Amino acid sequence: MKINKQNEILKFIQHKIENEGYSPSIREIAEKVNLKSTSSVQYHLDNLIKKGLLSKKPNQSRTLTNNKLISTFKSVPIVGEIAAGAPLLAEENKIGEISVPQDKFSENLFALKINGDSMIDAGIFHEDIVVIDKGVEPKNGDIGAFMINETEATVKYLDTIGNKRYLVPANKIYENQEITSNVQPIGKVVSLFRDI
Amino acid sequence: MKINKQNEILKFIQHKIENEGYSPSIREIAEKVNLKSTSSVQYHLDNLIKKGLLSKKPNQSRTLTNNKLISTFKSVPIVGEIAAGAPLLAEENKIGEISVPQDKFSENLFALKINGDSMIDAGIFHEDIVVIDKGVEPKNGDIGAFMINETEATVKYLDTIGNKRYLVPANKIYENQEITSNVQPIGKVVSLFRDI
DNA sequence: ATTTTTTTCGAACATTTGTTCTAATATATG
DNA sequence: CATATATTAGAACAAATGTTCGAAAAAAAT
Repeated sequence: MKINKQNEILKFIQHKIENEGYSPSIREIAEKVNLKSTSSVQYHLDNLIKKGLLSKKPNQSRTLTNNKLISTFKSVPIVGEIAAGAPLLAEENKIGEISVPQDKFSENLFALKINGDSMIDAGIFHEDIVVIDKGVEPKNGDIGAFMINETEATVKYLDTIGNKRYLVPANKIYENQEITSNVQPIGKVVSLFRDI
Repeated sequence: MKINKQNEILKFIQHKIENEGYSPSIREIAEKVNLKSTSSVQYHLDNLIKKGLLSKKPNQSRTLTNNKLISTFKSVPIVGEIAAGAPLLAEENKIGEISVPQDKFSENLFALKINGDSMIDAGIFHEDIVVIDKGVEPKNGDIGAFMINETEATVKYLDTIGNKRYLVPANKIYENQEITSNVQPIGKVVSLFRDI
C-alpha cells in the first residue's frame, strides 16, 4: 500500500503547481497523501529539500517550488512575413508566441516559421518553427537565420567555399547563395518544433 | 507619480510568479507598490479579478494566478530504454520530462527519444523527441509509435499493402516490417522537438 | 464650490498556515 | 528477540495572511 510517501508528496506538489498555479499548503498535502499530522508532511518535505528536489521559503505559505523543472516557461515571439522597412521583431511581424524552458531562455531568442522546403535534408520542414538565438553568430557549418535585403528572413547552413561565404540550402534543387552586403546574419538556430 | 496602480500590481504579481515560482501575499504587494493598507490592495485585486485578469481562491494565501499566460504548459514523461517486462510508462523507463502547451495536453501524452535514423526522410532524426498521443490509434499514413515484443518502442509510418499492415520506415536502407502479433500500436506521433 | 466617484488608510478579526516538540508506532537491522 | 532507525501522530503555538468595515483623503465630475 505505502509505496513511497516522499515521491507521492513530490508528485502531488508538482501536480498542484502545474494545474492550479500555486503550491499546496502543508495541510492540503497531508490530506491528499493520507497523513494525519502536518509534522509528518514536514518530515518528508525536509527530506525532499535535503535531496535538493524542493525549495521553500521559511514561514511563508505555499512557497514550495520544484527545483528541477520549475514550470516557468517564457514566451518568445514567432515572426512571420517581414513587413518592408519594419524591424525584424516589430509588433506587426509577430504571428504568435512559443514558449521555451526558462533554463534555455534568453532575451535574444525569437522564433521563425519556416516557409518552403529548402532545408528539408536537415530535417527542417515547411511550417516548422525554429527558435533562433540572436546572441550567437552562426559559424561555418551552423544553421543560421539571415536577413536578405532587410525584408526577408531565411534559414540556411552557413559555409565558406574558397574565400567566399555562402548560404547553403539542404535541398539539392536549390543553389548556394553567396553572402554579400545584402545578407545580414540574424542568429543561430537552436531548436525546432513541429506539429505532426 | 501614480501612473496606474492596477497595472503596477498586476505586473508585480506576474513577475513574482515567473521569478520566484509563487504568488506574492497581499502585504508583499502593498509594500512593493507603496500602499499602506492591505485593503487598498484588495480594492485593486477585486478590480483585476472583475476584469478577468486574475484569479484567486478565497481565504487561501498566495493563490493569485494569472488567467492569461500562467501554467499554460504541462509536463509529459520522456521514455527511454524500455526495461524488459516493465510497463511502458513505468518509472524506471523515464529519462526526463518535456513540457507541452496546455491546450494540446492530454493525460494520454508521453514522449519518446528517437534512437536511430529510420525516419530520417520524415524529418525525424536521431535523438529528436517525439510526443505521442496514446489516445489516438495511428491510421494508414500516420506516423505512430509501436511496441515490438513488449520491450522495444519504435516510431514508423503505418501502411497497408495488399491485405497486410506494415511498419514503414522513412529511410530506403531499412525494410518494411509486417505487423504481427508481436507488434502493438501505442499511439500517434503528434509533435516533435529538436535541439540543434 | 459642491457633489460624486475613486482611491487609500487603519484597525480589528478570523483563518490559514508553518513550526516545533514529544511520544507513539511501524519498519528495518543485527 | 532486542535494538536501532524511520515514519507517523497529536497538540499547542506563533506567525503570516485574507477579509471586512468605516472613515479619510484624493481625484474627477457637475
